[in-house]
Amino acid sequence: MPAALAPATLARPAALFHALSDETRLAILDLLRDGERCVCELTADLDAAQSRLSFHLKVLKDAGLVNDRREGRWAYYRIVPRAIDEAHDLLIARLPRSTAARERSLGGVEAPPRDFRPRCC
Amino acid sequence: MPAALAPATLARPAALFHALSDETRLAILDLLRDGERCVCELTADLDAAQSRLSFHLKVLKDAGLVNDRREGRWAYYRIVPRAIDEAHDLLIARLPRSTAARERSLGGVEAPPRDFRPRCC
DNA sequence: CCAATCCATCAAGATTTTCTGATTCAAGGA
DNA sequence: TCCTTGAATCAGAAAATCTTGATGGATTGG
Repeated sequence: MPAALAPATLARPAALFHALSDETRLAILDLLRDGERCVCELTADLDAAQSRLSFHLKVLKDAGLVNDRREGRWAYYRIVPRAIDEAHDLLIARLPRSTAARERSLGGVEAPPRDFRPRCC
Repeated sequence: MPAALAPATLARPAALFHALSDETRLAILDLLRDGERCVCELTADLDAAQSRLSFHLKVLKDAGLVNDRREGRWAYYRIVPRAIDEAHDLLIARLPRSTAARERSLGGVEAPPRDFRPRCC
């Protein structure tokens, strides 16, 4: 078994962070922090083409970061806080494992020299 | 002044989340959780081309997520926990503002109907 | 029914990312 | 000095992403 984690384990975090990696999508989320908004409100507030917003809203929705609700002609989008929580957990899982490792990484002081030979070569 | 946040405010979070949005880079971070590694160790563990890893390490480094340290011919990389903390804070800032909004977004039950007319149109 | 509005989706093009295979440089070891 | 090794960087190709403008479906009001 390789030391690297199975790709399947990383697909979800990668997808979630990807959805958060675009300024337009972050701007959408910022608007949705105050509650749900329909697409036409978002296009007005962000001064963006409607098809552009639909595209980004789909990315956010596919990642589970937002929900939508139809009401007549309008589609209202809102944040799914559980998805933010999930991203939060995935972030914590990226922190160094041990306190020792954390201190070594944090210190402005150079890390104490290990064996000169790296393990691989 | 537009309702949307200034792009400058979103550039940093977008860049940080972008660095986290790739499976190879997440795999690198997972390996670094146990402490620093040189590039040759990473290429061995991930079975990836050296230039590919250098590319992704540069993305991580530019985002501030990792540090590097030269020792002889080797370059050792390690996680910068403060950057993870920063990403954490940026995530929290994406949660709905009010508890009311959060409950509305969370509930499996349909949100109570607002005024039928959206604000924009 | 007809016209207008909201929205998703599509196609095409532009832009950005990513990968691969050199190339180059620096540091040691013989 | 010569050779080997670890790693960054470059160029080009491939892949993914984003934007724009057009189209069409669904809903509503007249």
